[in-house]
Amino acid sequence: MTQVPSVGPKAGRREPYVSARPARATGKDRAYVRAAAPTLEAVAARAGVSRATVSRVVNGSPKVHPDSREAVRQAIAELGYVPNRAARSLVSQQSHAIALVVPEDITRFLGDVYFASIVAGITSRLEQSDYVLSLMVASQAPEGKMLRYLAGGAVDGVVVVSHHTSNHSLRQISELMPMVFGGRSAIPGVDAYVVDVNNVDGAAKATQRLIDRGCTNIATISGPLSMHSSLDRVEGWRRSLHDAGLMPGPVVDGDYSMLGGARAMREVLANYPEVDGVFVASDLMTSGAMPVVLERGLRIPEDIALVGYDDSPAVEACEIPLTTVRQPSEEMGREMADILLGVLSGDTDRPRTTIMPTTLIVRESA
Amino acid sequence: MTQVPSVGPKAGRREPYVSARPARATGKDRAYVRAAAPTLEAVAARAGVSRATVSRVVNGSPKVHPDSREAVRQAIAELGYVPNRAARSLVSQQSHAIALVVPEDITRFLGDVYFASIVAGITSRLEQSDYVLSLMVASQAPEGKMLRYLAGGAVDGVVVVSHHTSNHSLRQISELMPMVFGGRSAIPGVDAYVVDVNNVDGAAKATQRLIDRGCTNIATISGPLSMHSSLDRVEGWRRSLHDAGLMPGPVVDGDYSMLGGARAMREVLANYPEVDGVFVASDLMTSGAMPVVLERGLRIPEDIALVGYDDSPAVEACEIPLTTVRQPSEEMGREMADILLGVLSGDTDRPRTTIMPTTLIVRESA
DNA sequence: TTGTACGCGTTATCAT
DNA sequence: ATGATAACGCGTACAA
Repeated sequence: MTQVPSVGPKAGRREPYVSARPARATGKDRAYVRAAAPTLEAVAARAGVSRATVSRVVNGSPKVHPDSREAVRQAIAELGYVPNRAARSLVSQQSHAIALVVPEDITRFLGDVYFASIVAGITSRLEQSDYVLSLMVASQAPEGKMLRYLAGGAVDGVVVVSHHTSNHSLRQISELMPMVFGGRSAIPGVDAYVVDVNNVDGAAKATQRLIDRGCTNIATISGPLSMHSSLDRVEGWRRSLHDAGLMPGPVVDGDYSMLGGARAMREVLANYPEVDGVFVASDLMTSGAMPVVLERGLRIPEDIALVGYDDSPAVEACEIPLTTVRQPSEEMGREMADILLGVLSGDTDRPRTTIMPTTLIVRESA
Repeated sequence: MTQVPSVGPKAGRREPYVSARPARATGKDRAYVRAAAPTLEAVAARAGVSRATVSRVVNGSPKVHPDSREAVRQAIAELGYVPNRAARSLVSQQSHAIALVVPEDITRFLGDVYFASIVAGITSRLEQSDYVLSLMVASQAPEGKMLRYLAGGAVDGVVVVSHHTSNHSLRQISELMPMVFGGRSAIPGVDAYVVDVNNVDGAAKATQRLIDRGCTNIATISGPLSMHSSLDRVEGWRRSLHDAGLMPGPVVDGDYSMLGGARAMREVLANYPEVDGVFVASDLMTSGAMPVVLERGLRIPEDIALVGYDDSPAVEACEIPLTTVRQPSEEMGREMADILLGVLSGDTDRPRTTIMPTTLIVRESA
């Protein structure tokens, strides 16, 4: 679509618009004002055609004479013309921007490679479109700034990766524009697309690996049981065990942290000495749990086999190469963006929910 | 400034604008179209005043009769009116948005808590303004989409935290609008504000700590010497040593990674057995180096004292609580945003470069 | 204090 | 194929 030449360094002199320094503050305490950019009008004048024609070549309309087109192309290049976004949005009623809603605790969110990958996926998909991404932190006052911003027509759609945003504001947003959730399940009453990963299945695969290598006393170190993902992983673990006719070992909450993982492992060892396999619901927890096992003089995987989850950089912190479950986080992000873009371009029959598959990565710990 | 009521759930019926479902795709394969939002015009009609008056109360002009103001407030609330951003930008020539330029390797970037904190700081400052943040990945084609976007008037200013963006495009951007760098030094030829942390001083403090506790054979494990920050930290280390009249030990590149840290520590131990103190230029490297020391049966800090850098979550991975240097990353982000906002509001005499101080966090490893 | 009218830069609908 | 011309929604001199 829209094909406009790039703003090359030798964009040439901007005839009537030039100003010594391209931008400066006025004498008064007026706000900073940037140099006037060349407009359609200017290009038209230079090319000796009308604004309409320029608009046509900018938007790739087929019905324009090659000669005119060439003249316009020239003028655009010489002037370094770039369409004004605001004007375009105003008339087209589209901002060509989408918002990424993240939890208020943005540091923790961004610092987590899982989420970072999702964001990367989103941006990577967006890169090959002419949409841009705008960051919205679900602050204390979500009813306020964020809603006003979204309602102001600043974006055409929303992707939310936050787990914490209030259902209330989400519902309002979903009534305003298309919305897609990532890494969380649907919320009743909120009209949104959902892209999630199959936590149950991932956990089941991990547990099955333990079963396959002969473990019979299998425990799990879970995340906080208040989180959906934790629950699903416990569920998957339980399912594989059940299908194999095995008795489930203990479930210990490891808080999705390294220290928590270590603590949980100690607890497992203390209360369930016969343990010979553990499904640890995150690599980070595993990196804390593994040393505990090793310190006891137990061998991995011979005495106790360990399977992690995430295939995150935390695996590097493990002395024994970790068998783990990879989540397609970047693909998720890409899919989220793709869905939104699709809907925005009029594709009405996208599936409401997309479940992405996990992959078992076999290394040495199990 | 602009004070507009929030879009409450009971924003009331949008009289002439209502549509059953707030948004839907048209029959044709036209793009998704959202419901028409109430305009200034509508509010004016309902309040029985002119558009101009509504505009005045929306923008908090003092010269409007209390009665009118009240009537307008009413109407705005009832209609759930929110100013259209595009229209506003078009006339005011300001987008009230700023761009965050990040390196192409966005996963690595966002996954790093240091950068995540900076971003958090930026958003936190922006939250108390009416500016929004737009994410720009410095992709392979920086000359292309990004430049066009920025030149299109989509943002009023730019903050760049990337280390890799080409000087070329940066220069062009800096000619277009105000720009502030974070965590990197100024680039000749590029007109930008700089907010950086004093790496030299931080490293000097860390090393001084080692000196103060009696170490005399002090090595350093550095980051890649191609990076400015690495060089600065080595410089700080060297400076403290020099000031204390001590001979510098070896400098070993640990690649800013955990494995690299371990490898580097082994090298130090092998080639410099008399070592009794090491300044490790990142916590992550330290978390790799510490086990190496411990495995040798050496005590920390009695036999070898260790000081890290960053005060990152990686410190948790250290068995001995790590003495380290804290960087004010979130404050940096806030400062960056603050500077940009200041400049945009006409504040011409901000210092071109701001150096933020580091803090030594003393724990047990030194 | 309030309203009228014009302009911001584009797109799109008409004629031509 | 091309060119007037009318929106798009808002801010703001200027007039009243």
